[in-house]
Amino acid sequence: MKRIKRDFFTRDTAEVAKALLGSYLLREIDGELLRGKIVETEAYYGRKDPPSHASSGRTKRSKIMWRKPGLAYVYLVYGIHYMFNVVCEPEGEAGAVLIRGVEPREGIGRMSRNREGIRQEHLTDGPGKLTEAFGISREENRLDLTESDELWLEETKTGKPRKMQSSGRIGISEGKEKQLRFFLADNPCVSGG
DNA sequence: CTAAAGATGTCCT
DNA sequence: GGACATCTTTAGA
Repeated sequence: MKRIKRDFFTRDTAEVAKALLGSYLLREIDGELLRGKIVETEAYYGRKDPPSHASSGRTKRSKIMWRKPGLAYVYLVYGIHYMFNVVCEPEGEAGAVLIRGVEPREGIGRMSRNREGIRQEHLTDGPGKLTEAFGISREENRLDLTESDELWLEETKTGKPRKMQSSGRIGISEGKEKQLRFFLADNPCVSGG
């Protein structure tokens, strides 16, 4: 198990989205370690991808999508839920992978406390759920995941997971036909389960 | 300045 | 299957 370096994110966004399946999301809060296996992701591109925040060019919020690969992009939707993304593509190109589902592996007690009253099987099976469980909010926006000791990603030496499937992205109005959502088949921590 | 929509989740019927 | 919470960002007047 080792931290994922910047090179990993310096390539096509959908490739990163696929490669992240089976990798791990790590979080340290108050000396406690949280770990989750990534089981669902989505790719968002730049100018030519209508549902992407980068589709209308660099704005105050979206400009981070053109910055260094490996940075965290966290934003609020519906005034309630934080979405956690990783910036991809070489610097100057826009792209980000949304993490939509993880499987709790370590620090489950802490995740439960962060999501009071929620059953264990629904702790992290959705993009807004996992940010709450992992304590990710706007303070983590722009964090460098290749250097941070509070939030980072790790990969195993074993090969890619075999049971990957793809589909259209969820919760968007345009561009639904593009197959840019990736998930591990039959995993209970994929959203919508 | 104003307004509308949003990469969702939960609870209710 | 549907209502509704809640607030930031962005586009347009």
